[in-house]
Amino acid sequence: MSDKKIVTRFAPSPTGFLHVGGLRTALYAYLVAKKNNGTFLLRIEDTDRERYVEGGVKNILESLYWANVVPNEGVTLQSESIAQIGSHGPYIQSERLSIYKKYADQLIANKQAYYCFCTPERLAQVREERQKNKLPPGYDGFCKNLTKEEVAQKLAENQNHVVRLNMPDDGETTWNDLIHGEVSFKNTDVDDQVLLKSDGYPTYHLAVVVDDHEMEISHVVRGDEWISSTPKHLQLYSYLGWTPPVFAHLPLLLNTDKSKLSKRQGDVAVLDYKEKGYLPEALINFVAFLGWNPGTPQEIFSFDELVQTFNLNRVGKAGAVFNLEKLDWYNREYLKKMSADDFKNYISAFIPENMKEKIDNGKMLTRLAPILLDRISKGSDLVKMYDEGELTYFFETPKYLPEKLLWKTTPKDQTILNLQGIYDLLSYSKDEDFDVDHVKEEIMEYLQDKEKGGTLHPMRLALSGLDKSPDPFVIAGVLGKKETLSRLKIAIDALSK
RNA sequence: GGCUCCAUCGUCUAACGGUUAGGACAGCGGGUUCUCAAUCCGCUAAUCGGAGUUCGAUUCUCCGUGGAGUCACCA
Repeated sequence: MSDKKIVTRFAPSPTGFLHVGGLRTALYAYLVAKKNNGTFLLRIEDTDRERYVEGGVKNILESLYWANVVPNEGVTLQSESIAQIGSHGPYIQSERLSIYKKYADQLIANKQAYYCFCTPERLAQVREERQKNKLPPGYDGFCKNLTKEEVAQKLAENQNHVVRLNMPDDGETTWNDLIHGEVSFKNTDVDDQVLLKSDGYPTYHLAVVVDDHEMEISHVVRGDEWISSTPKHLQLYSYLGWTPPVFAHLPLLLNTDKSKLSKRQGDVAVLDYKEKGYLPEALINFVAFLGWNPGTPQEIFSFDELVQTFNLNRVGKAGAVFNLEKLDWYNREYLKKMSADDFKNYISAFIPENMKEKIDNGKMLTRLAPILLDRISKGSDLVKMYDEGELTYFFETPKYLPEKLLWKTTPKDQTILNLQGIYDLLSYSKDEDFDVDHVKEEIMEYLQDKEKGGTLHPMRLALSGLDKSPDPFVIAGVLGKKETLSRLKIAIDALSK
């Protein structure tokens, strides 16, 4: 890359929630900046007042901060509230209207842009006709030929108008895309885009060029959907006498049916994944690998490793399906790596209040953690698990019928013997918490012996009331000696009746 | 429809023009003297088609085909 300072930006529009595709774009831009000791800035493109969503900016910031993709210039979060830092501000486009106006005027003066007074009805008609005649769609340039006087008169009459880009009638626009290599468009195929809307707000096309230049952006990292408007942007750079930044158009994230990732095929909002229990590291790692790979077998990358390793030249050209199964795998991997304390913290947020009351918040949670981890990493929803009784046995002695205690292959008497033996072995243990591994060894030995039924199912049933549960020794560890023995006793008594 | 982009297992992808086309996820089968899970081992599975260049094409070129994006006073 050049010796110029690397500055990248993420420039979302606050029209809803930040989605995972946006997160990946932001991540790549962030990584390019960080890897080169550069700046990553966040700019808000809120020039569409109709689609503006209250709280949209906050959602974008929360999502980015959660994922650790934190801007060091532009719009940021300072102790929970939105702030702008840096010397190129303001970084919210609706606060920059006069700047866009200035450049629009300059373009008009140089005949590089022109006023257009066409009504929406006429525009629609033109579109339809061109479609019908199999001509390339787009504006027909009607107002380009208005005389100075006509324009002056219409302006004086206060007619509704926009400002359009005056694309050259010949030649072509070419650039060397960091991802795609050389991309080229014939200028005649490029529309005379509206630059300034009739409400005085700029369109994306004017604003993005002006801002990227004024904010000294060196690399524009954005989605492939912008490829076809890049010639317009390049033309503007040329008209305004500016050196364009380097462009990198990222392949799109896709739905399972290969269409552009959208709502409706599942959750796409970044914060949905937070709520579902995905770790930011897992989401980031997963999303980083959608379109990029290090060229080595390594799949698990910490955030720092990504910064070290990432390079746009290893980003592919084809779109990538957003495949949840792999995400789940990443999440499991990161869950497994978590320290006990971190996990306790993490899990705390997912435990329902009524469940929390029954937890002593100390030992209990620590012991419970591995089980919850196990279940969550299998994709279980904790609240649902609790509601469906899958976890209730940790908090209350299960209510079960004696016959449920019988494992199908084991006769009643043998089951009693089985449980009694386990009971005895456990009572010898002096340790209230149980040394699970140690006790387990003894019990397994006991069960292997004699005709005690060789199976662990009675213990599982006695402790959880379910024939499918976590490892009974783990449950015993969680319950503690007293409760474990009590449940075994209840089971033995019930069977002995 | 115009323009543009793209094309390796179901999915994410690797492969100086020379590999039995590799890995990961998922799936399937098996081992680990407890179910599920985890773990270990194994298996299934791909170069869109056709020409051309070349001693040799996944790789380069062209033509098809397929998919996607974009054609707004939305970004």
